[in-house]
Amino acid sequence: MSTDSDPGDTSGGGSAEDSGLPPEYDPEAVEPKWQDRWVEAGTYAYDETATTDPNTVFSIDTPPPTVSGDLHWGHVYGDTLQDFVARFNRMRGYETFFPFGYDDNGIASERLTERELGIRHQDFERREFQEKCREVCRDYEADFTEKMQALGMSIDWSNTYKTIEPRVQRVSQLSFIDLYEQGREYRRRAPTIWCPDCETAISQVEQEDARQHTTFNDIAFEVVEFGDPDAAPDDPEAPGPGDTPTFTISTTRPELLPACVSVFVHPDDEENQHLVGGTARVPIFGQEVPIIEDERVDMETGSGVVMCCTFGDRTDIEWYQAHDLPLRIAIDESGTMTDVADDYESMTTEEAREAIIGDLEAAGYLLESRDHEHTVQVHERCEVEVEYLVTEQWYVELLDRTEEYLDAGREMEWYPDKMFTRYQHWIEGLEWDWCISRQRDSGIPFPVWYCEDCGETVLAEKEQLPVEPIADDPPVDACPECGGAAFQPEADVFDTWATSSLTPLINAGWDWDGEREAYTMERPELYPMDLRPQGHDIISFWLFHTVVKCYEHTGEVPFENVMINGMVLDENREAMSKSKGNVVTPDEVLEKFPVDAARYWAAGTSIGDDFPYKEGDLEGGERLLQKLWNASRLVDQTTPEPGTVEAPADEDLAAVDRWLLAELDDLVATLTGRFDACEFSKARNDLRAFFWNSFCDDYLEIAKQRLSGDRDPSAEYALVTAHRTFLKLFAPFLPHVTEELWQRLYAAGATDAAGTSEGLDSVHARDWPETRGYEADLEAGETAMEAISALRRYKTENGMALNADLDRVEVYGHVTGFEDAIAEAMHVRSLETFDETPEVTTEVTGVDLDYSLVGPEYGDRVGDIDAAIEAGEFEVREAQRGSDSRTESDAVDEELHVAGVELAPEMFEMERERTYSGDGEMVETENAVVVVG
RNA sequence: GGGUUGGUGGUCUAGGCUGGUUAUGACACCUCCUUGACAUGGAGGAGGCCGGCGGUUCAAAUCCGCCCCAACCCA
Repeated sequence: MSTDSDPGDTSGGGSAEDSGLPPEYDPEAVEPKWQDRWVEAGTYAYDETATTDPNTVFSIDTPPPTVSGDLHWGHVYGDTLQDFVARFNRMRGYETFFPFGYDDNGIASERLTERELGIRHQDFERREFQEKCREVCRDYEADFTEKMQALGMSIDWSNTYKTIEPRVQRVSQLSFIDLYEQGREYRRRAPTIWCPDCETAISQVEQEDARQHTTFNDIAFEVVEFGDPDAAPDDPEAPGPGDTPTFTISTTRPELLPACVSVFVHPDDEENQHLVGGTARVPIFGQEVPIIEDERVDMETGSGVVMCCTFGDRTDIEWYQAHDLPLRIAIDESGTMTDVADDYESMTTEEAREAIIGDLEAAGYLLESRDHEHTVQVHERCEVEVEYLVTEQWYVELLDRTEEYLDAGREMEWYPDKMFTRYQHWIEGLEWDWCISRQRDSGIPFPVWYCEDCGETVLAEKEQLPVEPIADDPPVDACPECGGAAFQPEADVFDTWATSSLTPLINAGWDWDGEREAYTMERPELYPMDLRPQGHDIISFWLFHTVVKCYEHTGEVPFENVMINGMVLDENREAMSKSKGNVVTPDEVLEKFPVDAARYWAAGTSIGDDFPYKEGDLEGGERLLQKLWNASRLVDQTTPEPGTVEAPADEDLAAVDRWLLAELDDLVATLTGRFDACEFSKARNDLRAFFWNSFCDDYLEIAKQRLSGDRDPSAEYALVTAHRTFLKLFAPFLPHVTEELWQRLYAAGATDAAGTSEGLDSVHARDWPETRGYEADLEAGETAMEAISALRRYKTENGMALNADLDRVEVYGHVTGFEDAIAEAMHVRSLETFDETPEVTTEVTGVDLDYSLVGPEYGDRVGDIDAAIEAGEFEVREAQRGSDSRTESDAVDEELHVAGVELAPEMFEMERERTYSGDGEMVETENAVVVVG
């Protein structure tokens, strides 16, 4: 780590003999140049030899983006926020670990490959298809890398990983074995959420709602037997084809009739109570099913009588389990009708639906068909409606430990705080254990074989991992249970999140040490990770699953801090989506704006809030870059070589310089706190305001006058010191322009760059500024700045040029030490200052009450007091001491008699209008009176 | 249907936990000004009954209740 204290200690600027900075900042040339240099020089590389102390390391675990298409602006925004944190902590002296991963082992990447190549995975050998996935992903990953680098992310490109690579496969299979050995996993045949298009089980989180048009069909079911024959209507309706009494079932899915196993009536449904306990016959298919009561029936929909099929929806599953119903599977894994569907076998569900409706109508069972719009569950990857199938799947047990996982969430610091509730509600609403098996081709295989004789599960040896059971042999010759010699490999692969929930362990190098028979970490100082940054959309599954897995493997909560970013909306505040066509791509943005301007925009919002993409904000960023550049030019032009600038003795430091450095101390302290709390927006605005308004508008205007003639060591020192500090403070937000300026003005030459990375003395590898402990009369400084701006206003209002001379100015107020500064900056020939207020006549125009004191004291009489003041019915009496001069400072000795009460001096202030009776014109400011003339 | 978060000038936003009468800043807008870093600049100005209704209080953007709107999560 380089040291960096006063400007005097560097050995000369990089622009030694140059004729100064060009007038225009050229981001198009500058930004790519530094992006390349940073990567070449390894400026952001994690140095694992530097420390093994977790307290001096700052580790970030970013969720690797899913390789499912192009990066969009939302990713980039979240990544930019992470980069602020990384850069800040790196400068602060922490050895910072900021890796990058590509999540390419899942169904999303498979679908991408199928789309991209126009193929179907079913048409290929598994290895062959996997190879195609790798190829397609490689291109996209190269593009991800390029984009991330083009955005100036301070990622350590020597620490990247892909979730499909062998090292990660080993970690993932190890995780499976560890959880299995801990008894946290089980394999069970149970109803599963199934995508018939992708032909795989999916988890609760992978489905989403979709509105769908369909028809609602009223179908007549014949009653075979009433539950309570006495209660049956005397003249039962028989709208069906025969004379048999019927009731009506409304359904959107008549193709499920062959899978119908029962009919349900709500216990409160008096109209249909006589059916309960009886049986009914399913039209066309003829099976007799029981009529049962259950309060899960929605009485509002259709006739109130509902059929239960195995399975049409979640409720069907609950009924199947609660009432121990038989299983009739009419739809198979690919969405094709099974032999249970008789004549409709081999049809798709769509075809069967049409055919069955036609046949119902022909047979007289279809009473009515009407248009209907409803919400269905679809698979988020392909938008195909999900089915519920009974299949054999692997699960991670969650439901028995929800309390512990909640506590784990409470142990982490959440930025913002409120995001914890999302985590909490997700856990509280969990209903299923986590299904981790997927019936896909590209993914990490289960390291499992089953004995063909007894079904015993045989796991791979940990040393053996990663394995591919389809190709590799099991670790035993004979089944340990029954001695059987034949084994069936598990053909399923892991759910993507079974692996991507391991990123903290992947990054820390978690592994199994066969000799010591223990789990180890190659880089234990990284774990638990200091920060997990991510979007709020993935709290419920990605973050949660990561906490679960890491907690179960290590007994520790994997993250100390979680920083949640919001979503980027379009300029009308709508979520960006491909279907709306309002997606902004990183390329579009970077074509128009410098990266630093985009980063400035990204810094401009509260963490966790969604916010719109507005080009105006990026333009503001662009202006700031040029302002920073211009100010730097002035500093460069007015000061000698930075290496020759020496710190003056303390007593030689001019008041205005001391003031600047003291204010800068405050700014450094404030900004450090802002960054610590992830308050980027406030940090950005504080920094910009001080730089622009105080430094440029006030201080620079003063300094350039002082430096226009003779040298002024105090001003030179303050200027260079402040400028260097600004470059560092801006560095996390604006890495390119600050690096360019740093290199041109301050960086040590490549040859003598002791302690810097690969010869690049980057501003980003320098120390974050510390407060220097300057003490100054801040009040006098503030008053002086007010006086200056009052004079500026005076000149503007009187049509004078700002550099026009003023003959004589009097300042009444405390500006001690700043007299010359004011005079030089405003071109005043003769300036006099007075601590007193000037000779003026004053007129009381009102009373300003301090309600926080008056309120509690006088309660409901405040209204009367206000009214009396408004009406002018009040009197100010001098309390003890009299005085001839009516000046403001005497107000403390007055008391206000109003509405029958006497207000103490601290409770009010008189509003007075002053009229200056002397020569010249008076300009008032908050703390001073300035007289020109 | 349930829950969560939010609603502040034309736009974005600070303030809200800890109530105090003058609600912050930026962008856009209007007027004026080429000062030797910068017109991507400088000086000044206009613009808000803080989503609505009620309540608590001497006092509400702030606390409480109900309602409306939006986004998200769960049914």
